[in-house]
Amino acid sequence: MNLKELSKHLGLSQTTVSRALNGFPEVKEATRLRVLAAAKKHNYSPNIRAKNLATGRAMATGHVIPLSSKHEMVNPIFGDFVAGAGEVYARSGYEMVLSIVNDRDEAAVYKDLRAKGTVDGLIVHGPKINDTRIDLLRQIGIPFVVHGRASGIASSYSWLDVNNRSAFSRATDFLLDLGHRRIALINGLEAMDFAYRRRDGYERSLQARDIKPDPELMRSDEMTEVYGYRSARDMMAHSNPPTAYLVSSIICAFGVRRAVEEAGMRIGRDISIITFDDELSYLKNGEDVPIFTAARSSVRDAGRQAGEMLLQLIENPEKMPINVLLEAELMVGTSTGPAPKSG
Amino acid sequence: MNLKELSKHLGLSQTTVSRALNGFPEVKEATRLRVLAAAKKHNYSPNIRAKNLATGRAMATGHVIPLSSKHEMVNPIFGDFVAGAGEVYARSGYEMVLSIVNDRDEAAVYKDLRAKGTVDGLIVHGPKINDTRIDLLRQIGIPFVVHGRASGIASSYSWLDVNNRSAFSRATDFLLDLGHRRIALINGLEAMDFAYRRRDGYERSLQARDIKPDPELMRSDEMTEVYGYRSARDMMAHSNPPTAYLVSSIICAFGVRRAVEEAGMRIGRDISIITFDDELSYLKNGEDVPIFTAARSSVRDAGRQAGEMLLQLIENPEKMPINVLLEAELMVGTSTGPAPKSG
DNA sequence: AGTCAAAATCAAAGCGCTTTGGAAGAAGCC
DNA sequence: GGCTTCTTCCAAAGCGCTTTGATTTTGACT
Repeated sequence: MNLKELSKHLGLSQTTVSRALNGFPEVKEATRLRVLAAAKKHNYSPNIRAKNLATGRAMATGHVIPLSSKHEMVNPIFGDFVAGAGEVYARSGYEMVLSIVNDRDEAAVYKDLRAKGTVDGLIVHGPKINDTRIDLLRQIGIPFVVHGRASGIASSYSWLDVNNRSAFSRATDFLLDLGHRRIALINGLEAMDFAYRRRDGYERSLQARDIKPDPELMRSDEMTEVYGYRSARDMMAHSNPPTAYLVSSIICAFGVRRAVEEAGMRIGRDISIITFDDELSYLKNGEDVPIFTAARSSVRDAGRQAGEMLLQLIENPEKMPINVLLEAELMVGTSTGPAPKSG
Repeated sequence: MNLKELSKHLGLSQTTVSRALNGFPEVKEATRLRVLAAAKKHNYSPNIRAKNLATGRAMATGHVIPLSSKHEMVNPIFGDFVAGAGEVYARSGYEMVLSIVNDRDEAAVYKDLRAKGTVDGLIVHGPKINDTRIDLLRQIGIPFVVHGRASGIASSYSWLDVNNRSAFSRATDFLLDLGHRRIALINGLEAMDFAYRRRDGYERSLQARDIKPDPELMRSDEMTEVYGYRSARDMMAHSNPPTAYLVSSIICAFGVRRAVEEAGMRIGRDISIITFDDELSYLKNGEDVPIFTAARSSVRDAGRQAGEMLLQLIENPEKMPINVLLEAELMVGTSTGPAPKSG
């Protein structure tokens, strides 16, 4: 059933039927009800492509998921983020289109999404330091929201980010206050902006107490369980091993825990661990009691907020860039304790 | 730049330009090249909504992700599956649209996707036993592929599934051969078809050796780390505790490992663990050496294959239902060993 | 030069909707 | 009754593409 048939059926013009369905005021309430009833009865719902063509709006947002050609890694936070954003879109009648894309094709994909008119706006995932996508998108002229920020990009744009620097600075302070002096940082890839900021927060806190960051205690890589395991195992073999680990992801933290337990040490007593916790639905940090002491900030929630921001930007492109900085909360669990007395 | 402008620019009709761009044979090679060059130069790419309206095809597939209203859990395998399918779509010029949906709205969403013509086909995720979606989709009349199967549904439909029964049966046999007699099953929610089949495989193998499955050793729930931890912790407190654990997901298995280590037992010696491993990109089961002995089958790969099946079905809806049953491979890691001598 | 089929191009209709610019009818006012 | 002003509805244009059916060009063959 399409508009033409429906209106013929009702003995009304397409105009009137269209207006009745879309809630325009210039149609009598009685007719509107009649139209609505008929639409329901015949299970009519407007062809979205025709509608979009006529209105010039796609009623869709794009999420481009870059797949680093090297490691083929799908970002573990992606599912939850998208779920959050999806909720918002669904409420507002937007579709979400997903593109899985090789790093090197990314620019082409953005241009294409624009030129083809597939989406009205998009969300940029996983910003790197000096990320070129931001200037590209501005130049393409499509509304976008960055999940994270890109250090080194001067121009202003809309973003939503966790305050990674402060989160890691506070976590470091927390460990320092417990007496730890050898604190390891098991970080994500430092080309990623979030990882860069985390390290910065960590180093600042150390330096504030005149501790020189030790390169031996800092690692940076894709955040897998095995990476966490190996890093901790190697560091524990060090002549002057760390007493605490600051870890960028709960997945990694599981690996660190494995190494620590394998070495026969007790977490929270011999070794302390703090992790960043994105509150992934499938990887909760315990249920009532947190497993790890953690800097916590929900990615799902970030998705929701970013989705809302994007829709606002689409409705009103003149709007000033929106910037949201979320503070992570430090949840104390059982994985941290006073630094063991040395020697 | 649109078709009209481009063709005016070239001094050709829209027809010719359209045909040149779409590779129809009735246009001279020389003109085609001229058109292609101009299109490139002016950065022309056809408006996708107009194109879709004209052709009546959406050139898009739908993935509906149900969010159980109760636990708000995003399936951990979803990201990798979608990445696999997305690769295939991208190659064929399809978009992928994602809907995040409450369980109870799901039927409405399917109907809507159809009525609005948003997608040409879709993939059904997370089939349950007696899943009603299958008959609904058949009735709606839209091509679809199920990732998994739905026991209890008699009608035939296209699916791609891992042979969960055989995987768990073989894993159980493996443990039995090592002398284990008390084997625990830490399963997913048994309303889910995959979990049902896994249990079935497990029970069959036990029964084949005249071991009666012990309800005390079987758990079924959302597969989180904490669930794995608690289940193992509780079972270890049992008067006659299991010597081996068969676990439905690597996330759970991490939890089981935590409980075992916390209890001061050694994995692979005191306690054996076998897990199902979906080869999630962010949760690899070790790198060269597997951490866990595991039944392995790549979800990413399943996504690719399911995507391909769906596209075939869309191209050729008359096609008989396609069914693909993948066999998991049993990878021996260090988490299994002979059953400890009792007493 | 004349004929005819094949090759190359075109004009226009159509996809299903929105929206502009009226027109018809009702209502209010003198 | 005649005029204006709302209210309610409509015809038709347009969104940017594909595709049908017709027309022109080309080239081969008498």
